[in-house]
Amino acid sequence: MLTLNLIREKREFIIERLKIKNFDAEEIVDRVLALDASRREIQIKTDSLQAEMNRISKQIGVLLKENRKEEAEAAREATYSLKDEIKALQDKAVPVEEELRNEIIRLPNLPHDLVVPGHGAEDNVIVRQGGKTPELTTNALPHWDLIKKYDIIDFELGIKLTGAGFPVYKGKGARLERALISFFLDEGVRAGYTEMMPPVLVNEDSGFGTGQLPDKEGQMYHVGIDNFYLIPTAEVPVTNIYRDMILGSDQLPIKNIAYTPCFRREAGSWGAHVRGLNRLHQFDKVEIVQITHPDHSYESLDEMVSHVESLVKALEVPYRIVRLCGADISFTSAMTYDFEVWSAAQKRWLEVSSVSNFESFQANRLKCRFREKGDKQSRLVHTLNGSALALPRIVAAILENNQEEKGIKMPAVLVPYTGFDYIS
RNA sequence: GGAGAGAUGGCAGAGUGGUCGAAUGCGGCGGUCUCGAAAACCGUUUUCCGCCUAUCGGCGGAACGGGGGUUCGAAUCCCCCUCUCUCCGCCA
Repeated sequence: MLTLNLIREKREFIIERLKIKNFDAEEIVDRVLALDASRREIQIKTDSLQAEMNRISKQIGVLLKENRKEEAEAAREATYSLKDEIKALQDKAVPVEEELRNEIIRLPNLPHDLVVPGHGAEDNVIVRQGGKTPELTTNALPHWDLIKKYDIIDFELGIKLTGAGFPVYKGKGARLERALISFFLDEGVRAGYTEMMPPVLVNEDSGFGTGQLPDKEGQMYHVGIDNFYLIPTAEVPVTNIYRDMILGSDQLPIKNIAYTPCFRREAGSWGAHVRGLNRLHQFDKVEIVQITHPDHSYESLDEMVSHVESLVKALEVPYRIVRLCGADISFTSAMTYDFEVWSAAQKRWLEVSSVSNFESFQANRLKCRFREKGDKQSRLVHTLNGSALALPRIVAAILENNQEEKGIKMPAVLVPYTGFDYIS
């Protein structure tokens, strides 16, 4: 969430900036400012009454100690009306504070300077493209046929066990999945990330910290009996590690990497393009997370983009990197790069990674700050994360792009992990 | 799941109704001493909000796991919740 200070000081700027996200902020911003003013007005009154109350209470203590009972009794009577006044003010403050908070969290993060306005995916900016598009024969199959042909991923079996969108990986399919996870983790550790294995269920506070709650509640699976949520991404637990913390500037940047299964209800998003591995309720993903000094977060973003690029290059899939326009960028993000890989049989670009800088937006919700050595004041950190990578679509691309007469050829870097060079 | 004990500052640990935001120790930071370091000594060291101030800062309010209550006054008493530990049971 945006900080109250920024809203107070930069009303016009915020309204202008959020237009890039096609968000009309004027009404909310003005309501925030009005609520903030009345909150302060109430506090000024309450604080002075409270100060008076504290003064009298202390005095009563002293009088009783000196055995001046009557004076103490007189003082006590004087507090009664004060007490009522304070109570009335406090009752007045509660809904104001609640509403203020509810309004602030409705404001999206401000997009970075480089983010262009737009209406949809067609306005995203392609910043780089790489890899060679394979020449497939005319009888090339989409991955949903290939997985049946080689019996490596079983959707029907998943339906039996759970439901649609929960596939069972079998044999070389399971091995390929495990190989990719290991490869991604190893590459991340080599790039200086610390491997983490977080819980895949989180509490409400964690859901709020990274911005999934309260709005995207319907997108997460909820375990009602314990009030836990299944994580939609490792971003949630791995970023929330730093909730309610004041870090030393010498600890920054923090770089963590985690593999977790991810769970998404994907309510209302099923359609023509979601066959096979294109969209699942449970999938595997390796996520990188950085907690950085605010002055260096864009260097970290670039570094993360390069890291993800090195992965798609190593896997020898055609890819492109797009910088999302205002319409496509998420509520919480200031700048996002999407990685898309070319899936040759579907003849489509598939998103396999999304790398974002949230600046201080999540940090403010998380209350994650840092202090420069010698400074009295703490400042909010910047948080970033990115997929490195999400598995299903990269698997789809590998299967489709690498299909040959004798089977599916594994990218060379994976062979030490899979133990085979063809799925046949 | 049952029974009991507990949750206090970065950590350890006192405090059971009144000048307690909190003793003491450790750690951290600054200084004295030293060529430098250690030791010793001195000082300093929670966070959030508001008001005043160009700034340094000053003043006020709140916070002792979370929420509610009793009281002129709550770390301290009462209720609910969460978590931790010990014992028993169960168990990958």
